[in-house]
Order: sequence, then C-alpha cells, then structure tokens
Amino acid sequence: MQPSFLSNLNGVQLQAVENTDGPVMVLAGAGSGKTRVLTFRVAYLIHKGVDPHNILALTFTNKAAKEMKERIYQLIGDSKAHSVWMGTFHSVFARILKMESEKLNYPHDFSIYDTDDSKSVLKSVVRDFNFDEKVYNTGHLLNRISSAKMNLIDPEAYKADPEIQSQDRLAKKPLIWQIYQEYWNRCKRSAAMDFDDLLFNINLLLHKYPEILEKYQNRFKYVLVDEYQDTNFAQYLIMKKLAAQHQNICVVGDDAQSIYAFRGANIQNILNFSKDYPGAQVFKLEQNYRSTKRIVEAANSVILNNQSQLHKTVWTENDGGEPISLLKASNETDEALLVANSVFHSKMTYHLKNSDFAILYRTNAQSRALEDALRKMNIAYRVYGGMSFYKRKEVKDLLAYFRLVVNSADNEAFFRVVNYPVRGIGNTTINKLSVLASEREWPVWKIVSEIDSIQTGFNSGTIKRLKDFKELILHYQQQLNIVDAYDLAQKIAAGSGLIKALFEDRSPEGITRYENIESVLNGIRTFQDEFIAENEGKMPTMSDFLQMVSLFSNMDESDDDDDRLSLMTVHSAKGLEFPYVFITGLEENLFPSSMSMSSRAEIEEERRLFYVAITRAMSKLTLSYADTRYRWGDLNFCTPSRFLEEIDSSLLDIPRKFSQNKGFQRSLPLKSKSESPSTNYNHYNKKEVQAPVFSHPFSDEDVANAADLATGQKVEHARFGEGVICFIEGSGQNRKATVDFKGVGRKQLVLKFARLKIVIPD
DNA sequence: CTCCTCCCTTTTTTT
DNA sequence: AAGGGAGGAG
Repeated sequence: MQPSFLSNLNGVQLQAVENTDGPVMVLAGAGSGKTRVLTFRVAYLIHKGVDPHNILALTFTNKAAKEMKERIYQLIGDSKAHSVWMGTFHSVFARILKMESEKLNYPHDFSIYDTDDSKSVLKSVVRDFNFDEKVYNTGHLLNRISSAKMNLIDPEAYKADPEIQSQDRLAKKPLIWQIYQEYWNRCKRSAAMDFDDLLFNINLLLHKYPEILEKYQNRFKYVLVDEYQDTNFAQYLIMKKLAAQHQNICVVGDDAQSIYAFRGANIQNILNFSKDYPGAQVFKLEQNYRSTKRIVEAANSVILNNQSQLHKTVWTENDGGEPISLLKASNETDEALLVANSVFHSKMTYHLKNSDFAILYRTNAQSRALEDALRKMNIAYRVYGGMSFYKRKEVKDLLAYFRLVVNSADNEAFFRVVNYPVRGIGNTTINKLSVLASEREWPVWKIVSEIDSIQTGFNSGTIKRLKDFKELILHYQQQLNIVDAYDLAQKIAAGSGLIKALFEDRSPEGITRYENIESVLNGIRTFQDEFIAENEGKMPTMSDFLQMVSLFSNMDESDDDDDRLSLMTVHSAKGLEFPYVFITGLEENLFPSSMSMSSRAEIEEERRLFYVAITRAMSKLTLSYADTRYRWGDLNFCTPSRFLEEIDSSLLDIPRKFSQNKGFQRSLPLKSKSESPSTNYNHYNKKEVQAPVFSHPFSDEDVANAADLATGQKVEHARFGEGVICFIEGSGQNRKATVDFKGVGRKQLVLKFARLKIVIPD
C-alpha cells in the first residue's frame, strides 16, 4: 500500500520517488522540489522496510543533511531516520577512513588539514627548498596539487605526466612536482590528510582492497547524491564503485546550477550519467513551485545565453508577481543604503520579518558596506561565510592544542602552539627543531619527546622549556580516555595559558577573542549532547569533535531563532530560498568576476551563478549596481553587468522619474562616463531603442588577427593597456596568449575575445 | 627571545 | 583597508 505522505507529490516527483531500484537521474530545475524528492525517496525506502544503515545520502552541506533527517523523521516518525548515512562526501568518508585507517597506514586519529594548514605546509616546503616564494606561491601550488589529487594523480604520476609537466614548464613553475612530493611526505609524516586526501584515500582503499569495497557495497545498498552536477572526478569514481554491485544509485542535479567547476566539479558527470549506467531512468522536474512567473522568466531568459546546457523548460503556475526592480547607485555605500532602504520600506509596507530577506553578492568583501547600512537602519542581519568562526586565530590556536593532544605527530599544530602563549621557545629553537625532524624524517614531536637521547646542541634552559611543553601535552594525552571531551577542552584552555593570555587583553578585540574561546567550549558541549543523542548514548571523543569541526562548512553554522536578514555570497546561497532577494554589485569585473572573463566556459559559469542567484527569490527580486566601487583601497569605475541586459526588459520595473531627494531612488539612465565610452545602458527605453551593445574601443580593422600574433609581440588591450606576449598556446577558437602588461602583470587571454591591437614601435 | 614598526599582499567562489 | 610577515632594536 502506498504511504499517505506520497500524496503530496506531483506526478514526476512521485515516479522519481517510487522507482527505487536501478539507476535513476533526476534533472531538477530550480525550485522544482528536488530536496523534496530526495527526502521522500529516503523516507519511502525506510517505509518499504530498507534498513536505514543501508542507505547512503550525500548532500552538499552538513546542514542540508541534518535538515533532511529531520524532515524524514517528520514524514515517517521513525527514529531510525538518524541511522541513515547522511552528510557531505568529506564528512561521511572521513568517518569511514577513520574506521579503516590502519589499512592505509594512518593512525585512527589522523588530523584533517584545512586550506590554511595546507598552505602553511607548502610555504615551509618552498622555503626549505630555497625556491622563489613569488613564483611558487602557495595559492597556485595548492590549486595544482588539489586538482591533481581530485583526478587521482599522486606525486609519482604527476611527475610522469607529460601534459602536466609541460603546463608547469609553460607557467615557468617546472618544479611543482618536487613540492608536491615533499608536501605529500610531510602530510603523511604529520599523520594528516587534507580535504582532497579524504577522497583520494577512499578511492585508494576501495581500489586496493576488494574485500573492503565489497563490504561497503553491501552496506550501502541504496545511494543518493544531491547536487550531482558539482561532483568532481574523485567523488564520481567513489559513487561508481559503491553502486557497481547493486546499481541502486539516484543522483539529483541541475546542469544549469553547476557553479563549482573552478573547484574541479565536472559537469560531464551529470551529462554522462545515462552512458555510465545503461538503462538509467531519467526524470525531469520542470515545474517551479518557488518563484513568481516573472522571476522564473527572468532566470530562463538569462540562462538561454549559455550554449552548453541540457534542454529543460522550467515553468510555473504561480502568479506573475511583482516586476523585478533595478537599483542604480553612485558607489557601494550608496548601493548599500538603497538596498537597506528598500528592505526597510518593504518590511514596513508588507509587515515582513527580517528573515524574509536575503542580500547576495559575488565576493565576501562586499558584505562590509551592506552591514554598515543595515546597522544604520536597525535591521538585524547575519553574515554567512567569510571568516568562519572556526578559522579565527584564537579558535584555531585552541583547536591546535586539541589536535596536538589527539595526534602529536601533527606538525602544523605543534608549530602553532609550541610558543603560544609565549614560553620562551623562539624562532631559532623552532627552526633547529624543524631541521632535526626533517633529517630524521620524524614528526617534530618525536624530537621533543626523545630530546635526552639526541644531540641537539640546545642549551639547558631551552631543553627545560621544551620538556615542560612536552609534559604539558602528555598530561592531557593521559586524560584523553578518562575525562570527556568538554572537560578536557576546558582543562586545556586553562592549563595551556591561552585563556589567561586572552583574558589579560582588555581591548574590545581581546574581549571578543576571549568570548570566542568560551563559544568553542560551549560548542563542544552542544556537540557532545547531540552526539550522545544520535549514537545511543555513546560519548564522543576529542577526535570526533575535531573531525566535525574540520569539515564544518560556513553554511553549517546553526541558525539561532533570532529574526535576521541573511547576507551571503551567491555560492553560499545555493539550495536556499527567500521571499525577498537582492542581488548586489551587478557590474562587469565583479559579477561576472574579472577572474572569469577569459573564456566562454568561465563566463557561462558566471552566468549559471547569476541564474542560481535569481532563482533563490520567491516573490520579489531586486538587482543593484554601482557606478564606482573601492577595490584594494582605490576607486574603480564600473560598467553595469552584461547579465542585466540578458533579462527581458518587460520583466523589469519601470523606474520613477529622476529624483535625487530621499533615499528611495530607483534606477536611472546611466550616462556613459566610464572608460567604456559607448556604454548606453537604458532598460526602460529598450522598446524604442535598439538593445544597447557594449561596443569596443578598438575598431574591427585595428584588432589583430589571432594568427598574426607571436611571442614577443607588443600589443595593446582595451582594459589592461600595453603589454608583451610571453607565450601562445592552443589553436583556433581556443588560442590563448599570456601577456605581460605594464603595471598590471600577467594575464592569460583568449584571443578570440581579447581583441588585441598590435603596437607598432615608432 | 620578544616586541615593535613598516611594508606588502590580498579578493572569486568552498568541502 | 587590514592583517600578516619581515626585519631591526632592546
């Protein structure tokens, strides 16, 4: 018999839920009830008698997993809902790696390095190798290494891969393989895995040990993946392996919402699903339940400009709704005030809550002006993302103590706290320790703990201080299995001197830092209570807490009950919805980002990002842009985003007449005054006037033919000015040049779009 | 060894 | 605009 909760689904949704066996792909347009399908599917499986332990559901954030569990519980009222394996790829597989750690030669309590830890290791490698830190900057190195790992390329393979090697040589960074190798060794020596290692090692485990693969294939009889369009190769392969036996895999996604290619997500995963799983059933959810007609149409009109996409028609039965508003501001402060004013106005007119509003932006740095304006208007807000709580210095310091106690091999943790609070162990000592450890290929901790039997050359005072530190850590290690995580954390915070050091700083920042330490301790207590409730009374260890914290994403922070407006990046907003949405900073070089303008694929990803932003809105969407904006401390002139033109003008609000008084100003015709002289941005006249075109300052005959350009050629670019071509790669449409611009630096340009002019020397 | 000052980079998005 | 790192003085 069909359970009654299924009556809440439409026809396609129901099919997607009821076809539980065999491969299923659900292509879900924005707001079409994708989470609903996933939730109901899991509930239905349990209802049918599938053991929750046999279900694996991977979501994009821990928070989404948690919410899904709660909804399943509401649907079927079965506390077994908690036993479903549900979480992010990283958190679920970290848990499994912990159980199987000895197979891969890691201790049970290995550390997980976050991006900062990884960069810090890389920096020390580059220094120890005496490489130029400008050439081998950590950000780029981590990108290279990260994308290698997510394609399952270890240092050996990296070194042996001719294509990778030629890329690195072209980028004038031919020695990355050495750095990768050493980074790899150091992480291993520290018994640490970075984010990518978690996926790499799971693949290794499932590949190397057929019996383990079989074990998990049998455990996870039903697997579900949310946001499948954002999975990378490593994740794709894990799912493929796990599902190979029973084929009960259900993936849900939307190619139009793929926004993580920059992080290695491979859109082919979703495009090739039917090939990977012959006989897969495909369900398309095209009815949007979230947004008004105007919003849906605006989103559709924007995404139509992308060439590569699966065919899908998103439609809605909802009302037409209000027109989309456009706010034009003179600068970012002004923009923030206009937005805050508009929020205030709507709130008063329609009696709305703060939590009905979200303000979205492309980069975290944009939040500041908005925060100021909201404070002025007395609107309570909450900033998601940006500096996550667990990334703050004082918090990381405390966590480093925890890590060192749990895994004393963790060098990053060691160096972080060995002299904080200050205990007379300075740079000279630390460098020496580091050298001694490298020579022996030991963790630094081992040097310190065996200091009596090693010829170190330290004076007796230094040795005494190191021994005191050793005793401090050992003391807590002995208590690991005796007291609970919360008690231990409290003891460490006090005994390490951290609390005292922070307490003595009575500046406002110092007080905040002190309070943050308190919050961490409270956080452990909360974690402990929840863990006990979910694990039939089992106590969590300090290591459990650390694992949770390391894989905590900025979206996972729990919402309190306060009524607050949300401020977040568009990326963070994925999967969420709000009645009133503002998308701010719609300017060229910001949205789309200046970093993503060199190829069609990048622009298309930015456009999908804009699509995601639009489709967050339920009843009212407001867009805004500014004429000028501060960036890196200096003033920039901005042109409105090309995406604004892609919205059908009939959906936009007709602005009121020019009025400079009061704060509630609508969009005004833009006088072309920025460096792009022909920019004529004039939405409401569109019906009479031809759609404006962003014309280019260089006329067609001035622009060099891509084939005529060669290395060493002096060229001119409309935005970057004069420069010299360093090298050229690719051919035809994909021909790219790297150009060294005077005062701007190196840029990689796709010649088809760059419109370079040859500079003739006089 | 520690503290202070000055200079330099950073900002695209995140598990 | 701001925080972190390097380098110098005490």
